[in-house]
Amino acid sequence: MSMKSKSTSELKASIHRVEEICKSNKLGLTEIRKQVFEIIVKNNKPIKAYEILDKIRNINNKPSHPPTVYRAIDFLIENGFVHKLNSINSFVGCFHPKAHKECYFLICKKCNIYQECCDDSLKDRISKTAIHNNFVISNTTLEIEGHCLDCSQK
Amino acid sequence: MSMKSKSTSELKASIHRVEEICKSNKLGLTEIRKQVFEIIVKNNKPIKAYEILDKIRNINNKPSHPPTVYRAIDFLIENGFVHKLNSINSFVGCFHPKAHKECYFLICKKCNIYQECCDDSLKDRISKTAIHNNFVISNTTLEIEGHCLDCSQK
DNA sequence: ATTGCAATGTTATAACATAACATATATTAT
DNA sequence: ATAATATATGTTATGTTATAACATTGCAAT
Repeated sequence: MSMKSKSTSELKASIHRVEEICKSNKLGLTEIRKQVFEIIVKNNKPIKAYEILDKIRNINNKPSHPPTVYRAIDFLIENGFVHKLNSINSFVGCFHPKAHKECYFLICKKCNIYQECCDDSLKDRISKTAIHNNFVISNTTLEIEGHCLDCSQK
Repeated sequence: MSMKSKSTSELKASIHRVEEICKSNKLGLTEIRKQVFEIIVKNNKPIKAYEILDKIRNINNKPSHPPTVYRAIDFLIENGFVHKLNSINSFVGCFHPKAHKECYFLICKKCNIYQECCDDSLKDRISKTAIHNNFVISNTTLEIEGHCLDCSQK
């Protein structure tokens, strides 16, 4: 599988799914939160908080400040709609929220496109490793950096 | 296995090992680099760059600046003597440098002690996941946060 | 001795993130 | 409908993490 950016319809579906989840769970998907989510998912690549801030400023044509963005991000992460990539201080949308709270990633260093890789065998293996060490997992960061098929062929 | 801090002899051995590796590989283990390495390994817990900086200032009793510490850290990471935990912006010593360049971690949120967990089956599983996605790995961040045996029993 | 190079010193600032408090908006209970 | 409450946002300031850029030092090779 090569790493492709999401189609317009996938994006729409993703946004719609988040709206539905918020509606049915009575989560306040406010204008800003929605804007931030759309900016993140439409970006295809991991995006940084201050890049989001710039876009928010352009959209709304008024001053905005870091806390506004970070709060929206917090909300989106808490509810599993967005993930943070710690290795590059960037944020990505989640395309199957609620399916899992943990998410593993492949991140291409060249084209910057990312992809989730949360297969169960990997999850199991990590879980076994934790058990073997008498360790109770609360959250896992797995970020695999390298080159995707397209970029490693160039 | 519970997460214990390293004994004095383990620390000495670790420092000695690094010295030997540098000697045989003609790597310049300068005074500062050595100081930073010792601070990191002796700390038992992940340590932050500015905490290292404070300690360096105390040791040498003269002004030091962030680049001094970050450069030393870069050297130590490049040569596999130290790892960065991206999820908590902290640094830890590696107790088997050169055995592998990648390192996976269990990090206890309560006592902050960390432990490497680089078993081969986990390595294999990650490798397979990458292959399955036609992805060439250059480096992997795996940080499992949670509670160690001791802390989860308290 | 001079050149070249690796490491360190120094100043400044970039990049990332949150504390604290004020204000506004939505929700709920009366 | 209104007051009380909770939730969200605005705003200022600052804390935290990390690097750019350039000067200086020390040492090795010619």
